[in-house]
Amino acid sequence: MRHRDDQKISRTFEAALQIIGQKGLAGLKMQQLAKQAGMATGTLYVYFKDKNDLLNQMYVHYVKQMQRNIWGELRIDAPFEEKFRQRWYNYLRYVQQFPAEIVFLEQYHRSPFASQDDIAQQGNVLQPLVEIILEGQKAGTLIHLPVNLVLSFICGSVQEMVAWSENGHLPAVTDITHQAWELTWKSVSKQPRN
Amino acid sequence: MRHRDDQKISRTFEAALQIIGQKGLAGLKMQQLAKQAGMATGTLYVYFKDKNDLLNQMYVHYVKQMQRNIWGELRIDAPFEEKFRQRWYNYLRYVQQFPAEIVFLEQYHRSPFASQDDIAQQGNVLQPLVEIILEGQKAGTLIHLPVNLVLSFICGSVQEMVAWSENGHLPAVTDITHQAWELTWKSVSKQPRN
Amino acid sequence: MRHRDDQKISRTFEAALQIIGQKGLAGLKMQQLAKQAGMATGTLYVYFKDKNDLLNQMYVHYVKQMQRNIWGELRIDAPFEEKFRQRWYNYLRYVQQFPAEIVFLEQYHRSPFASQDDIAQQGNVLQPLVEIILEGQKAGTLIHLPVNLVLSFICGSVQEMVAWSENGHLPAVTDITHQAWELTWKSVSKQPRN
Amino acid sequence: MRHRDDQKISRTFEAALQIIGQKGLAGLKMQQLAKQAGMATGTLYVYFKDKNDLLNQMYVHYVKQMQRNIWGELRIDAPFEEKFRQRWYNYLRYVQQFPAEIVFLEQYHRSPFASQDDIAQQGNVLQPLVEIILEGQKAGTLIHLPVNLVLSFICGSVQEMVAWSENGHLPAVTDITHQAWELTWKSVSKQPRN
DNA sequence: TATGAATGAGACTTCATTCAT
DNA sequence: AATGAATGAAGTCTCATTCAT
Repeated sequence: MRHRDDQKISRTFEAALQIIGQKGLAGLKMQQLAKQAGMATGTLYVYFKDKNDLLNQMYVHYVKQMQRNIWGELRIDAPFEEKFRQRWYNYLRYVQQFPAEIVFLEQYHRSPFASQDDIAQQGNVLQPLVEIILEGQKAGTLIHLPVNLVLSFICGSVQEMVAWSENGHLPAVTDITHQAWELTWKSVSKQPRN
Repeated sequence: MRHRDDQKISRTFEAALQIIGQKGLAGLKMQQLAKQAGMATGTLYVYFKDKNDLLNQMYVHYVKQMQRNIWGELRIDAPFEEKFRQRWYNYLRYVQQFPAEIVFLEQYHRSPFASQDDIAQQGNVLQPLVEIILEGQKAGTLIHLPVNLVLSFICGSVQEMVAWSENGHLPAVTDITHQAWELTWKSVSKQPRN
Repeated sequence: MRHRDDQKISRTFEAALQIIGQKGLAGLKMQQLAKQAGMATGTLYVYFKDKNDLLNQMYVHYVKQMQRNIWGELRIDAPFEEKFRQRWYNYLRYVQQFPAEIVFLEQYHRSPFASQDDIAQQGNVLQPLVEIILEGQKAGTLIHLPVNLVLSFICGSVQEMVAWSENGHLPAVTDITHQAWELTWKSVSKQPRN
Repeated sequence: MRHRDDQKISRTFEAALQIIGQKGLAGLKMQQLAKQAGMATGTLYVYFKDKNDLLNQMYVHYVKQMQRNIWGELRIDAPFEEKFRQRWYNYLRYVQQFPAEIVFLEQYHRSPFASQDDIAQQGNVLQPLVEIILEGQKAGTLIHLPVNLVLSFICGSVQEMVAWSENGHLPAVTDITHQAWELTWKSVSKQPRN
């Protein structure tokens, strides 16, 4: 099939995110999705084989987008903390700008739609962060703990902070970014117990 | 005559958790739920008005249970770090022992089933942690940042760590608890930047 | 099975009538019926094989009761109009006192519960009226038209009048009985067209 | 693209009537209805929100249709009896041609589906008959009794007669129409008691 | 016998998907 | 390709009936 109008796909993805952000995957209905995306139900099936396929493609799409966003540009000669902070910030900004994406990726994993293949692929989404952490450990700047432990620490705290900011239990993310980085850096940088 | 059997309710909740843990809220079907809970479909409707009511009651139930689990007993005369660690550990243990509960609470919020009242109630679930953090800040032992920031940091990191441990990206939780605490304490305790 | 408590049957019938009078046969549920009759659901099945049986017995019961009510006592030596009027009045009074019974008998006919036998039996409910009409025709007092035509005329008008009185489109039955009889007698008595 | 097909609505109504005429409202099942109307179950829900809505719309529809049928055309210069008879005959013909409609309207009133609004609306269905009766009374041709009493008399007798004709207790309606009119006219026209 | 919780067939309804236009 | 009405399998829920107490 030929897709004359490629933007229909992105419109679909965006509409789906919006719904999932509000009602969760359990609340995503093809009819409402089409309406929100400004097209007819049947049109969805021109671009996607079925709901499963739609969500699969969507998953791949957003995993890639997330990765692109986290990589960003780094000044090679900058001091390590600044480079690390940059990656961390990229991740933070992504989570903040695209909260629905995060909800989707999260809920997709535990859903009747996820295939094992998809989930496996997720591992390297955070590759940008993995690399910078390894670099810091090699340089003796970061604490020597399993990379994934450090990683989960960073990602978890960021996600939760953004979520709380969103639902009003914390101020706007931009207003606490500095403090959040303090916490993060204190935790993962190599420094003697006082 | 058969008596109204309160354990049917808990059996239902447990079965629901099991399914949600695997398939997400989107994968929870009343018929399968009944089967898993060892009763007839109709029986569910003896104890719950409808699916919505079931999930509402379930939410209230698990919010309460989570709180009970986090409080725990504290030795009053213990040094602060130990008391704090205890609460943190209670939380960690809960998240680890009951991953499905966490998934449920998470997914419930963004679902067609959640009522605004339910969500409001969630605020005080983490009261036990709030209190210990405030105590530490007052004593000058903990860093002076918004409580909820510290809190989101702690909860987020714990949740993510457990999740990664569960899906194989990290070793068993018990094997990294010590290291995780190091990270956490380093981040939130008052100590000069080195 | 032995029915220790025979009044349970009548209590059931009465409760059923009450419900049918309000919600129709389509609104009769065994559970609500039991509650209204002041007993447990299961008890109904001690006295009746199933819902069908209940309605069947109920039909027979009320057909008989109606007949009993219409017969009444007649003074043999009274003038014909008075005797006729007496029967008519008995019927009217029955329809008025027991409107739910009428609704039930009506709806029962067109329902998934009615058996052909039941319906056949209904023919002779109005036997008392048939007899008095025949007597009047033989005596030349009543107009010579098919008995059932006269009969349907009388029954239909009475039923409708009572129904209208009940739902407020007509005054109380007792206040218009005299006028109604005027109409009836004028229609069926032998008198030249003017 | 297929167009929304208004005749599907009428096909649904007709099928519903057919079923209700046989089995009563209590016997109307959505699946059988769809089958009888020659469409899929789901299609019903394209045109009607739910069973309740279907029956509500249906009620409004048939109340209107009945009224249309009774009005008919009247020769202005005809003698009163003929005009009156015409209206009466229109009503009779409607009741005879559409017995299921009558059953439906009747059963709908006492059903779990009826709304108070619907029922209120019914009052003016018989407006055509009301008008002609008032005219006759003003002209001194008809007996001076409450209009609704006369009306209930006429409607009740017609309905019952047709019902009996239908179930075999009376000959075909066309064969007794003349006699029925005799009875009716005798009852309501002004004439001295003999 | 009386109870009302438990059952599951079958009713109502939704919704992913197809199809005529 | 695009549309949205049509479809019917699958879901939610009801309710006549059974059954343990």
